[in-house]
Amino acid sequence: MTAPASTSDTTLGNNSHAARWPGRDRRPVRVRIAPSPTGDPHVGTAYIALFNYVFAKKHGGQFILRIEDTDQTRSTLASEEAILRALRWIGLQWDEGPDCGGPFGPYRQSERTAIYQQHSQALVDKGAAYRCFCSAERLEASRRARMAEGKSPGYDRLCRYLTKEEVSARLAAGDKYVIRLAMPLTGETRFFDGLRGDIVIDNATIDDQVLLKSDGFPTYHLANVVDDHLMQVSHVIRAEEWIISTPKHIQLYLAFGWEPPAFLHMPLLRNPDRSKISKRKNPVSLDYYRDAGFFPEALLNFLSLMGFAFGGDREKFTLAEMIEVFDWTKVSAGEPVFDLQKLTWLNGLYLHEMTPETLLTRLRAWRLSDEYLLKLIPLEKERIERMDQFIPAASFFLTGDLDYTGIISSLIPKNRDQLQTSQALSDLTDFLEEQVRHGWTHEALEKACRDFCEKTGWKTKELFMPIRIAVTGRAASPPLFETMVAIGKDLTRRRLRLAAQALLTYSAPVPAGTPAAAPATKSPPPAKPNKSS
RNA sequence: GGCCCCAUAGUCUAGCGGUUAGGACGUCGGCCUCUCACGCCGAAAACGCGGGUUCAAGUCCCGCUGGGGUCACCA
Repeated sequence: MTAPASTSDTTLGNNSHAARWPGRDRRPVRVRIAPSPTGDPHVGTAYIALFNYVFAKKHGGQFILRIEDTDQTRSTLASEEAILRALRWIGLQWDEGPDCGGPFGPYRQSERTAIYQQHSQALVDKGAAYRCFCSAERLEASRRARMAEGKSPGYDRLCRYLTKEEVSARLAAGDKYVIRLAMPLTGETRFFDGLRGDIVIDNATIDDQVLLKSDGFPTYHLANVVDDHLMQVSHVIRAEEWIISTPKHIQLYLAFGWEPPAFLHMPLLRNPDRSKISKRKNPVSLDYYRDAGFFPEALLNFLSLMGFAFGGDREKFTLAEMIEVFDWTKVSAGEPVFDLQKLTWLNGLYLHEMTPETLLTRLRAWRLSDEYLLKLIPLEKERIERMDQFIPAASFFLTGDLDYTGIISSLIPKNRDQLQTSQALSDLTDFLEEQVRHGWTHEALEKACRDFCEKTGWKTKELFMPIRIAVTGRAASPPLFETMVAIGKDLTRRRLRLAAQALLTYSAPVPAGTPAAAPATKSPPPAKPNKSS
């Protein structure tokens, strides 16, 4: 096949100020949120969905939900369901999606594979893409060699220059292949970002991206471009991490002969240390925020504050009010740190203005539902003798974060130090993230915790107590794994991480002569929600 | 490391050439009050550095520094 060696620059958009975005685009507004169902519903998904939603509603357009489940090894239906549930919880209802359909379905990419295969084939026929037969091993070796030469580690384009005969031979031999985009080798690709203006990237720095994997599934890049076009998406509003691959997408649109949409990249939400928000450093699951007692409207309001300024020093507002005043000049490209404390304050504002009846309704929809209490009663029933003991006994089931101040020393087993314990708790949380991603059941948890001990050399006897205290705040509790199930995945992990963190920053008060403080394990103070942190 | 993005207090932000640099979270102090909380009042706290342009720069330009992202048959 011949490689098209385009030397012309590719320019999209113009130099108009970001204020005019979408500017010249006269198409009806159609935007989408396109989560990948490979984990818990992510706060970043809600953040991007929010701005898409607001923009769509502002312009009377449609907001589409598309499931990007093209990674067969990681995508699950359970994750997809959790994401839909979480987006509904937070109050961003889509107009078209896998559950409600729409004129451009299906909205689940795994059901569109024929479309992608057909489109990638068309590109091959045109000479804009080519088959690559390189093995993973060869790719790896080539990458290493290029690194050693000081070049960028991309694909060396070996198969781009295969002759027709060679390709036919490999095909006839039944060799596995992927389809790659033949990027222009020279020139530059320029596009207009709605928040930053023109962005220019040298074509020579862009890899020949894989479009179709050897399993016949598309990569994000292909599926995303094909679907955005077929679903008539007018504006692509997504996270900043996609800026670098936008030129690949533009070249794809051009290869197909399509007009690209307008692009705008939102800043990434940050951990307190300013890295991209991640579960190790900040709770990221929307389910955590729900279980920890945050109101969806408060979380949404808070998320909008991450970059958006309402005007007039106003910080508390509804979605409808935001839509009313919204435009992109009020959105900044800065990199916002997600601050749980301020979210908590804002949530308090919402709570304080509720009538008692409303709050009661909310509480009943939360942890005071029959459904939830019925999970706790079997666990506590045999441990109490009078009804009045139930609520104190079950308090840690009804709270969000725990405060370990005062009980930290009880977390550390004999013959272990605080650092080791902290590390174990933190590693265990990572381990659970991997091993119990799906099916948060007591059997799975017990197995994972035992496996973890086996792997790390901790005895179950010494590790299970710190786990128990981290999860419940007490040394005495109902069976550990059933308790973890009732409390839920997100709150459990959060408490484990908080305890690990508390251990890390704990400086043991060893005042000589002072009698050792009574371990908090004897008469546990009722767990208090930890306002800070 | 290459490429790209970002840059006002610890944090979220207002500011779009002339301001005592405004608001909010958090922190500290006070008032209110039977306690706590809420509420109210007040305080400390910022334009990363260096060059330009201009009568005048937080605001425009360049460089540096710092932070981040990205370099997958993951999205």
